[in-house]
Amino acid sequence: MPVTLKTIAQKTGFSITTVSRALGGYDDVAESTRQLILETAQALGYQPNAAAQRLKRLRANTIGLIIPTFGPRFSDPFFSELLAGIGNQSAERQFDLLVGTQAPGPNEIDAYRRMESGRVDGLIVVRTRQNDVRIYHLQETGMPFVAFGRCDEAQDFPYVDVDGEVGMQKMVQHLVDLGHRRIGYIAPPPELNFSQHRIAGYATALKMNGIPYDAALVIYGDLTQQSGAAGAVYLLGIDPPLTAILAGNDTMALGAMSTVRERGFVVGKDIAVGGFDDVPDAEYAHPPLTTLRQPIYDIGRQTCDMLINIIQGIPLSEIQVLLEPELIIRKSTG
Amino acid sequence: MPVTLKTIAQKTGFSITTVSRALGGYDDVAESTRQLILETAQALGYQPNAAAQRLKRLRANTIGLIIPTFGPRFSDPFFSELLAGIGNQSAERQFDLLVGTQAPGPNEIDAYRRMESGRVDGLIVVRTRQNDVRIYHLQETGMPFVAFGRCDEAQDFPYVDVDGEVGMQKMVQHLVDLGHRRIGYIAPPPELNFSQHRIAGYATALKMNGIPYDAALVIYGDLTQQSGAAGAVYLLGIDPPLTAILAGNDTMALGAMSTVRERGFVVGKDIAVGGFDDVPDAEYAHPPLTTLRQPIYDIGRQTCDMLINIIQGIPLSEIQVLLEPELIIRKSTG
DNA sequence: AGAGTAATCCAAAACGTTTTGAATGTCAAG
DNA sequence: CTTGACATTCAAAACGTTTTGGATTACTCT
Repeated sequence: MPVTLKTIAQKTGFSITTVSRALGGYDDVAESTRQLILETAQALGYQPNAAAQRLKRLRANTIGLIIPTFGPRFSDPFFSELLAGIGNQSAERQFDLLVGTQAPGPNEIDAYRRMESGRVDGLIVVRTRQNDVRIYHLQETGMPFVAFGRCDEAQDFPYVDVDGEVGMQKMVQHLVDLGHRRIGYIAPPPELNFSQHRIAGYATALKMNGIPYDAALVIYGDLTQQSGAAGAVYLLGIDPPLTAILAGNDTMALGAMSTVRERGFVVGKDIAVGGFDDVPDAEYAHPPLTTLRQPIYDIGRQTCDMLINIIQGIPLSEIQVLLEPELIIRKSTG
Repeated sequence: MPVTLKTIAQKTGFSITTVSRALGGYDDVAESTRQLILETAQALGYQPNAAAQRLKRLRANTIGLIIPTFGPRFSDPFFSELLAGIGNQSAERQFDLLVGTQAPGPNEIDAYRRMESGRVDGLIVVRTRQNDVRIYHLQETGMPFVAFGRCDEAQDFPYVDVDGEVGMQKMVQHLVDLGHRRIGYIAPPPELNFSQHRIAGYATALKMNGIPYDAALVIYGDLTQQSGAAGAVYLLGIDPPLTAILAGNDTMALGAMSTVRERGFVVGKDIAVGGFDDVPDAEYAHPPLTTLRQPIYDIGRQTCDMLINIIQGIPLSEIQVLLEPELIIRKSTG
C-alpha cells in the first residue's frame, strides 16, 4: 500500500491539490500548512509515483544509451569510463539512465525503437558511423540525441568528440621526433567516423615530414585487443621493418604490445607503440602506454549534460564540441 | 502528436476499449475487427505509452542495477561482461534496465532509494558485503532483488555466485602440484562476502598440503590493477621469497604481473601468477593468465532471469545458485 | 456598509492505458 | 412469439499526479 498524495491528504485534512502544491513549492499555500504537509510526507516516506508524473507531464525524465556489446566476452574499458560519466551526470541532473546492450547489426534499430514510446526523452549515440542508420532514424522520429562521435558530410547533429586528426598528428610527430620514419597503423573500423579523422591525421603528419603515405602500413582492426595483436603480427612481417606501431585506440595498442613482446622485441626500445584514448589500463600497462588522452569520463558527463539541456529546451552554448587530445608520453615509445 | 488508442479508435470507428482489447489479444473481439485494428495500428506506427501502462498496471517492467563506479578512472572488465549479460537478458524478457553509478559510501543508499517509487520492480545487487546496508534496506522495503554475490550468516537472500572456496582450493592445489610452497595472496577487500570464501579456500588448500597458513603472505587489495601491483611489491619483498602470487580477481592479478615483470622476474618461470574471474583481458595478457573462470556473462543473464521471475511471481527452481569455477591453466603459472 | 483585493484552499479535468461490468443484437430452442 | 444464450462492442472507473479555474474568507479602503 504505497503512500500517495491521497494518503497525506487524508492524514493532514487538506486536499490532494493542496498537498501537491505544498510539495511542489507553490507560493499559494500557507506556510504553516506547507510545513505540516512536508513533515507528514517525510514521516510517511512519501515518494512521488514516477509513472503518474510522467503521464501527466508527458515527460520521462530518462535518457537512453545503447552500448554496442559485441558478445558475451565484451570488455571495453572505454565504456566503463563513459558509463561512469553519464551515470553520475544524469543522477546529478535527476534523470534516469536506461541502458540497452546491442551490437551494430540488423537488430540495432529495434533496440533504439524499443527505447521509444515514452521510455526515454533522448538518447546518447556512441561511435557514429558513415550514413548511420541510427542517426537517420532518430532525426526522422524527432527524438533528441547527442553523439559521442563526429558527424560525416551527410549527417549533422550535436556531438562531443576529440579531434582525432590533430591527435594523430601529435602522435606521429612525436615518433618522427624520436627518429621513426617507418610507422605502422592499426586503424579502427573504416565505417566509424572517427577512424577517418585519425587516419587523416596519421597521413597528414607523415606528409608534413616528407614521409610518403604507404597504404600497406595500415591495417584495420575492430577495436579489440585481439585485433590489435593480429594487426601487429601483420605489421611486424613487413619489409623493410617498421620501428613503430600506432593503434587507433588503447585496447588495440595493448594487443599490439603483446605481439611485439611475444616476437621477442622490447617495447619502447625495438618497437615503439602508441595508442589513443588513455583508458586506465594504458597507464598501468607494461610498459605504460604512450597515448592520446581523451577525457572519456568528462565527455560522458558533457554529452549527458548537452542532451538534458536539449530535452529541457535550454540552448546549448556549443552544439558541436571538438576537444584537443593531449599527448601522454610514457615508456612505450622509448 | 503521438499516436494513441484514441487515434486508432477514431480512425477505425471502434471504441478505445475495443482497440485496446484487440491489441491486447482478448478473445472477445471479432476477427475482422481485430485485423483492421492491428493493421491500422501498424500503419500509424502506434507504440503503447509506457507511463500510462505502468500507472494502470502498477508495474514498471524495469529492473535496476547500480554499478559501483569508484571514480572517473573507473574501468573494470567484470562489469562490462556482467552488463552485457544483464542487458541482453532483460531485453529478451522485455524489461528495461535502469543503471545507476554509485560507489559504496554514504550516498550509496540514496542511489538505491532513487530507484524506488515505481521506477524499478526489482534490483540486482553486486558485490555483497558483510551486514550489507543495501540488503537490509531492500528487505525492509520489500523490493525484490537478486544478488551476484553470496550472503553471510546474518543475511539470507536469492543469489548467484561461484564457489570461491572450491575455486581457490583448485588454484592452490595446481600451484602445489607444480612444486610451489610459498604462495602469496592478494585478497579482495575483507568486507566483501566473496573475499572470505576465497581466503578460506586458499587457507584450506595450504593446510591440506601440510603448508602452514601464514597471514604475512596475505595482503588486501581493492580489486584494482594498481592495488594488485602494490600488493605484489609487498609480497616480493618477503623473505624467504615467494614463488607464486595469487590474486582474488584477474584485474589485481594483471597488476601483480606488471610488478613481477618490472622487478625483472619472468612471469610463469620465476614467479607464477594466478587470478580469478577469467575476464577477456586474462586470455590476452602477456603471458596469458592462469585463472578461475566464472561465467560472468551467463551469471548476468541468470541473475536477471531470476529477478524477473521473482517479480512475475514465477517460483525459482533454485533460490541460491553456487557454481563451481573452472581452473583455466595458462602460461602465467609455467 | 459595500466593494474590491488578496490569501488560502479545493473540485475536477487531464494524461493514456487497462479492466470491469455492462448494453445490444443475433440466433436457436421451446 | 418469447426467452435465453452467446458474440461483439462500449462507457466509465481507475491508476497517481499536475494544473486550471475557481470558491471562500478576511481585510482594507472609500
